[in-house]
Amino acid sequence: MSLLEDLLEEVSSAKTTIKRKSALNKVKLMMTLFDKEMLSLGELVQDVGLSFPTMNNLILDLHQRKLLVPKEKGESIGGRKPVLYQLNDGVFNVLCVEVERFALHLVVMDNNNNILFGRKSYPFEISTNNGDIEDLIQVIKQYYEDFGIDERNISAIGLSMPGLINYKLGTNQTFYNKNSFNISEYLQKKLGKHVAVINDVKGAALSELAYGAAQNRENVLVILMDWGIGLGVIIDGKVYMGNEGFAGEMGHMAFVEEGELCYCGKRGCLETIASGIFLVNQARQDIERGEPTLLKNLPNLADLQPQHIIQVANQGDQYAIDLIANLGYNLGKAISLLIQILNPESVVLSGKFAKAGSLITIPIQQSLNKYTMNAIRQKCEIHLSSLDENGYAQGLVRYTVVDYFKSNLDVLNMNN
Amino acid sequence: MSLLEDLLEEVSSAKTTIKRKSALNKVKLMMTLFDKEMLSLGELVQDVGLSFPTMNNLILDLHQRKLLVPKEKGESIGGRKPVLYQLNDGVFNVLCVEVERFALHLVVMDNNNNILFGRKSYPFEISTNNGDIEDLIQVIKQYYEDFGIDERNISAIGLSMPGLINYKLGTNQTFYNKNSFNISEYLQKKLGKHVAVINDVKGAALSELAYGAAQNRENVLVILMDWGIGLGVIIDGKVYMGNEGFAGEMGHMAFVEEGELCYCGKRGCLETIASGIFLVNQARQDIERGEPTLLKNLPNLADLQPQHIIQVANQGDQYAIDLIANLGYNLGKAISLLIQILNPESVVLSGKFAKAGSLITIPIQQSLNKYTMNAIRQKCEIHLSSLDENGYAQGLVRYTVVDYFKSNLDVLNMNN
DNA sequence: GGACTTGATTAAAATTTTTAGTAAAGTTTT
DNA sequence: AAAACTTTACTAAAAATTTTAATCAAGTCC
Repeated sequence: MSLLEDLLEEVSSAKTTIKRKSALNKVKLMMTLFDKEMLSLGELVQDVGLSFPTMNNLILDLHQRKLLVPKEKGESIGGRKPVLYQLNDGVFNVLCVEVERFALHLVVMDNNNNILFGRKSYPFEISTNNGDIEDLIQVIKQYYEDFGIDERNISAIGLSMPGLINYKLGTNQTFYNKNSFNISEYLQKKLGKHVAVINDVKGAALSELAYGAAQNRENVLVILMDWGIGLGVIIDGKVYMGNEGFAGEMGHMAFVEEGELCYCGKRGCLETIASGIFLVNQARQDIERGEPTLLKNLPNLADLQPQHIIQVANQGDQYAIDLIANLGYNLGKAISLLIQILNPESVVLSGKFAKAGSLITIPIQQSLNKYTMNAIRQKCEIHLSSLDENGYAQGLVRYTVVDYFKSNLDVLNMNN
Repeated sequence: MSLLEDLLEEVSSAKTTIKRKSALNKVKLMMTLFDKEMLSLGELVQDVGLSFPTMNNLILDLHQRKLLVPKEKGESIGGRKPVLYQLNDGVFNVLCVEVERFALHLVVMDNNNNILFGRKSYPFEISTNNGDIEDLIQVIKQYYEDFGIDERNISAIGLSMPGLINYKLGTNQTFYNKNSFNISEYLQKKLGKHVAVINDVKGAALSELAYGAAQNRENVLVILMDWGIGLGVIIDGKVYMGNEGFAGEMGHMAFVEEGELCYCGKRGCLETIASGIFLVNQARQDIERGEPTLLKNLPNLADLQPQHIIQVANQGDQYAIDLIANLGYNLGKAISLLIQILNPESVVLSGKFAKAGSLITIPIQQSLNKYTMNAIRQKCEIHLSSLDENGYAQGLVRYTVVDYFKSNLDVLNMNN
């Protein structure tokens, strides 16, 4: 049993409500500390809502149990520097499982974003026709074996995947949708750990919010430009899920009247004219027609991927630059609609195409200038994401820990 | 000095922090009671976060001061019926000022939505070229005089108006925008009352949330279909303002490529092909071309208004029905984009065109079926607003009271 | 270096929350 | 219709926490 589980046990086994309240306050302290990463005694008093003496005692107790540690000293504001407390390393270890179109990436991180077991990718295909979830379990077991991981050291599992994920039901209505199959419940049973499932784009938005370009902002649009186009909506400093968890399905906005057929069944979705898929298809056709471009030198045209286009564009390839500019222009038009509706303070561009830098941002900006009202656009800043792959895993850790606390406190009935 | 002001005075004049805390808790109690309208002692204990004995004492005190009253008994759930408390009538009286395109409507209501002085409309024009705010003040003074109102009985003023209202700066960037003129501050100085300013559409959304079709819902889109097209976004049970207060400018979404010039300066805005303005213009042209329609019988074609079109459509006029259907279809296309992005649980259709009933809802539904993903639309209900003009004023009262408390507690520094 | 801040810690006083018990006012069962 | 059970209302003593105050420690700023 982990240190944290001890604490939760203390809540449920408390004999008087007073002991229970004290134990709950310790949990609350831990949650606050995880949320804000590092706080002084005074800040904890404010955030948790207890007095100095009481908070002092709680901290003393949790320090003795090695759940938290005094880490460093904060900035002085004219007097003695405050001691900043932090959760101890390894209090909560998350196995991050990131499902991509053609791969699975795994890594184990603790609550302080220390990497305990390195990132490793496995080939994996998530099929639209209700693929077998057992494949996923097999890869996880393989990963445990590859790194010699003792399962008891894992506190919970965070799973990020594409698709329409109903966060209330735990289902993925795009993949694994047989009989409204509850993914997290099933994996929880099979792997014996709490499993938090989140849509990949919302995970990315969370990462930007916690560690990236959306830090300390309230209302932000995070655009994920990859094979598809995704949107994470941040409102009031939180990732907005929508009623069922389907918010942000920007790629399937109706965009072209009587346009191309999309794989979703509708016609003229944004993704049919602005996405990695579209660009790759377009490039293949154009190359076959003899378009002069560095992309021709690729050994295998069937293997053409968005990053290749970005790469040659960054080398100055005019064709690729035009291709990306066109993507930016159309994407910008769609983003205009979003800005007009949501009046965000900032738009963060992330995903593989963010690597194209100004080659993509300038066409987007141009579109925004044309298609949004002056007053609404004026103060809206456009930022490029600066997160690496670990940054995204950190967002997943964040979601998993919060989800774990939440599901436990629901059971413990926090409101007393 | 009003009863409520006495209470706020008690907070700021408290000598020890402990007296201050107690006074603040009384304010908190009043706010909670206003917010939830009617609560039992037990519910208040839960919502405000105090113990039974303490809450009992606070209630006793406020009851003696006539700030609250035991109103009726609640439903029994197997035992003694709880006494429900409510704010007393007349504790807070709001002068509601609703600015429309060509009229000003005024009414005075108290915190319990009792009408103290009847609704009266005055001719008024709000010009885009920085009209004179003194006109507004004159109308208010006229209203006071018409009803013989003693200003001391008015606690605050709620002003709802169209335009891009920056709720942080108190400016209206569409009207009265000379030197970033702070409307609420100016009126406050001139009229000696706290003035809360809100955009008309957001006010309507608030009304739907508190008293209308959006009641007890979390994520709702309120579409106001009138001369223009407005959108109120409700997220997590709150009206979402956007970073500056400009969220919901749906009428100026770029909708038609290279379309008609809109008065906002852009081309092809939604309002250029789907709005009351467009319908009236279209009808005028068609009638002149000899289109057979009941609208011909109108005495003065220059006076044609949306309600006339709705009226004859409800009488069975085929031309008007087609006109409205076309509006619904295009509007539905725009709403599709919103649903796809925000995954709301419900869409509320309000404004004058809501009176067209199924003549407008069915075309909208048809559009939604065509342009949204199945999974996202499936559980999204479409409702017609059922609020009357007083319903909208009630929403304004709500906003004003909350704004009043908030601005006072900011001053009093609630967080202690 | 000295005056002035702010932070940490401790102890007594004030206040609130728990806890417990009783009465009142309902509902449901027998 | 009476008995048994629930929930609300209210009161009072015990337990715990928050205020308040005081002291020392550790910085900043002039």
